[in-house]
Amino acid sequence: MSDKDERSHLVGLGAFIRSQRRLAQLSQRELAKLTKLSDPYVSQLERGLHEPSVRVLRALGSALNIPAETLMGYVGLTDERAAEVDTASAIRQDPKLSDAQKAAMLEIYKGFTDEAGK
Amino acid sequence: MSDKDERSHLVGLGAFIRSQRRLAQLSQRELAKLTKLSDPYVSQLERGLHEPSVRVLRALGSALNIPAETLMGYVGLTDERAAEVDTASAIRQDPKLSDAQKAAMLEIYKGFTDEAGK
DNA sequence: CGTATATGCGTACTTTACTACGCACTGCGA
DNA sequence: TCGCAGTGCGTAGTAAAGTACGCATATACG
Repeated sequence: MSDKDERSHLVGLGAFIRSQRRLAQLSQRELAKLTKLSDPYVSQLERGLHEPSVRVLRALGSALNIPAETLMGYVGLTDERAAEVDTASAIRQDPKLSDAQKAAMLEIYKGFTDEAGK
Repeated sequence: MSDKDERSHLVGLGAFIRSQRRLAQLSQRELAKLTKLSDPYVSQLERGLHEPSVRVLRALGSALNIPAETLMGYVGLTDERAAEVDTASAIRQDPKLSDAQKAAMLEIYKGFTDEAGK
């Protein structure tokens, strides 16, 4: 609740950005170029040293294909955690996959989440 | 398309804030006190002279009881093309998967779609 | 009339977001 | 071994967000 600890969610956002960037196989410089930001600033963001502006959030979201609601959640604009994009339904609706492929991926996904779940 | 015209949506946001403030029967100074901002800054915002930070948007939203989605719309965080839910993004953002698991599923997905791509 | 209070805004100043430049480290090929 | 290209980051500076202080007008009340 303290004003100073409000910065704690910045490190959460930073960690999230870093993981998304790595999953997209991008270096900080590449992401910086995509978003038209400087690379040290990307570094600073990932370590939670700054609260990015809306303009920066937009650029990051579109470069990394992160839906707006997810960003809003991390940045605390949405009151509570909202809409998570469900992986399973995304797979089921994917037109680029055959039914057999969908089944295979769903099987793997189930294995991952069941084991970790509890 | 120009970078300069991006400021045009700021006046839209400003006009919206002003109308909401008046509907709530508040002066700029009163709203400033509620949001812990300075009153000239509220004035500047209403005239679209600045792009407010996320922190300011949160304060305004809660003081004027404006839902997050509405703010997001005015601020342009919601992208027009956001509806597209692709599988890869869903996997990357799935909180139930570890980064290693995400990488594994993305690898498989890539294999499926690449081969089909002809 | 005088003055008291409330409103919105101009503007110089401070604080913070963001950039330019460069350093240290890690592979990798000659 | 030697570059040398690519990575992440420290840091001094610039640009933009946000504040303190005060001016101008308006309404109201004695």
